[in-house]
Amino acid sequence: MTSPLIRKLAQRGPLRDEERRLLESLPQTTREFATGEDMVRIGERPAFSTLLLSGYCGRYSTVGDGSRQITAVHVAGDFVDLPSFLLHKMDHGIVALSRCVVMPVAHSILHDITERFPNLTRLLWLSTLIDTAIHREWLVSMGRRSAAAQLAHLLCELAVKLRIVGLGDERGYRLPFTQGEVADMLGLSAVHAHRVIKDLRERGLITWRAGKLTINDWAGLEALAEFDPAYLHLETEQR
Amino acid sequence: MTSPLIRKLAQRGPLRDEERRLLESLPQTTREFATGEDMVRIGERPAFSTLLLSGYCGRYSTVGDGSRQITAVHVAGDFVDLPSFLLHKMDHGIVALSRCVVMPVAHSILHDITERFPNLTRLLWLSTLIDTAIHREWLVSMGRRSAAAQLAHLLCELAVKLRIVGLGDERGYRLPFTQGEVADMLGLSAVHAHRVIKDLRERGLITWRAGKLTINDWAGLEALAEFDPAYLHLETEQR
DNA sequence: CGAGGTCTTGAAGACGATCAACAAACGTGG
DNA sequence: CCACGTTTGTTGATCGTCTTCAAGACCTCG
Repeated sequence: MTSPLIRKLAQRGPLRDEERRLLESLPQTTREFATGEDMVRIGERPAFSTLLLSGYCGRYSTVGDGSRQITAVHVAGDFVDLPSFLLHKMDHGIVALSRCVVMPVAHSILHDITERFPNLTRLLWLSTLIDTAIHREWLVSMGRRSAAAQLAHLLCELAVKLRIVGLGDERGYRLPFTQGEVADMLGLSAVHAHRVIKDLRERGLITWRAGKLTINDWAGLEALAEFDPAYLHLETEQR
Repeated sequence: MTSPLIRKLAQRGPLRDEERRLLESLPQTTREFATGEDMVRIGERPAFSTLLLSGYCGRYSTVGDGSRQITAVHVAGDFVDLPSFLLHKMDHGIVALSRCVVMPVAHSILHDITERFPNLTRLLWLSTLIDTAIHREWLVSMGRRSAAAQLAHLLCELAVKLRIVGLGDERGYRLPFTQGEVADMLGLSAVHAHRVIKDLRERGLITWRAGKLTINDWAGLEALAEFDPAYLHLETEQR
């Protein structure tokens, strides 16, 4: 099968055959993580970045009073801790939000790519810039949108991200999170997260049971969120 | 003078002479922006990225009800819209928060750097990754810290960023923002931002008048913010 | 000196946190 | 397959934080 990574990169800009071959020749060793397990811990200096092959994981930080903020959610195809290649020391943790299968890619390989494949380097750089754009959008959501709009925005974002890798669309997708985890993504208490989810349900926008999200009214959800996917930079362009 | 950019990059990793010369040979044309002026507008496709030589500017997005969220503050030496080199189309705006002097760097030059100078490319990539880490920290502040701690954290962060370029330190620095702008950074109303600032004043942590911030109790400010500068990745390392 | 922006303060109300209790779902071992 | 314990979901009540509205003081800059 074509790896989700190649699929994602090629979506953003032309990949040369040589680069495609290189990506395909990466050591195919994989590792699994159980739900709730830490994939990378704060303070670590991993020697490899991990490509998420399946499952969901999240970046998070904890503050003094013990509460947790999830700052990003990653889906299959995401190069989860590509930043650690240059940042070296983890300033946050990464937790598996479902069972995850990952493929470690040695930093030495990434270094080699930057030395020899400028085009591929730009595409990898680009993918980290899109993650940054997502962070900005989360900041806007937290600072200036209502909690309901914030949740709606997150659900729209995941729909688009999952569509790229063929794991969902505007009608729904697998969403195996607890309400407490959603609360940590939105910066709310678990109780209030529940009330916000209930609100979206009662508005007839979504159904969410047994880890499966159904979007009953995509247009309504998008309108509530004021969702504009421009920040995900989906167009294929020369880079 | 050594440009603030060279100073900043060299702080993060060794710069080769060749790379240093290239940076010094950049066209030295500058442009000025008045306080409040838009430096880049949403939807634009700039042909160059702008290096901020002096002043403060901020990234921002506006939502439907007209309110604004500032998602980042940049200081002298920051390569403000380096991301536009790869993202092409601006998904947010950049506003001058004081008088700003900038130096435009053509995207073609950046492209050329990625083709010929892998080491410099990694350092530039790194600088965008640090911006991402700052975004994550802002998310933690918004989601899980009290408003007072959030403001304290921002002030600590600016102190460290300004120290790197020699424009301030733990004792204070120039802070020419209005309370409304601070509110837009913190995701608060202007009225509440005022009350939070007043709170820090009354705790004896800061003095802030006439665009000049004095930090009266750095340890106290740091403690309130639970500030740990690890996320700014200040160590010089091989990349 | 005047005008517009910014700062400051009070009062009322919305939003979200916390505490508490119970129900439902899930997982595990018997 | 059932029993039981644990985690997750659900709801109500109360409290604190932050927003909004409003008004007046203070600046600053033409």
